[in-house]
Amino acid sequence: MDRFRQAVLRVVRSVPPGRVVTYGQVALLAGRPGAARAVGAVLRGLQEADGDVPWQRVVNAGGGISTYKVGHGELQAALLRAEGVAVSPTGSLPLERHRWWPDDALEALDRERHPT
DNA sequence: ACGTTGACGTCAG
DNA sequence: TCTGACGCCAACG
Repeated sequence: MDRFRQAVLRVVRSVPPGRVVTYGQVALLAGRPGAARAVGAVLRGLQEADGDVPWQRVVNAGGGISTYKVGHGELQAALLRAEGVAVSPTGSLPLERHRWWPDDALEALDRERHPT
């Protein structure tokens, strides 16, 4: 019973086109704060059957593509550009400009962690 | 069943 | 700013 895996896929599937979230965010939304790395493990194990999971919308906390390590960097960049996200040749993108949150409550939570 | 890896994030130097 | 250490935990062998 891989609850976490299901939760991760549910969260990622809920991210709208043209918007992005970070691994840490997905972990948080999946109910396991701090398990960002585990999110990567889940996404890494995606199969054909999971074709409806927009994994390209998941980026690292620095607003960069982390999939170059697995050879999917160019693909992810291309998929994101196709959704209107400006990805630089080096694989970085304007995170705060595209970051997505499911609702305002969590947005407030994030503000707590990133005081201006 | 168990040890290792790593699509990450954060903090101390 | 940059680097290294550490915690996290699903996948994989």
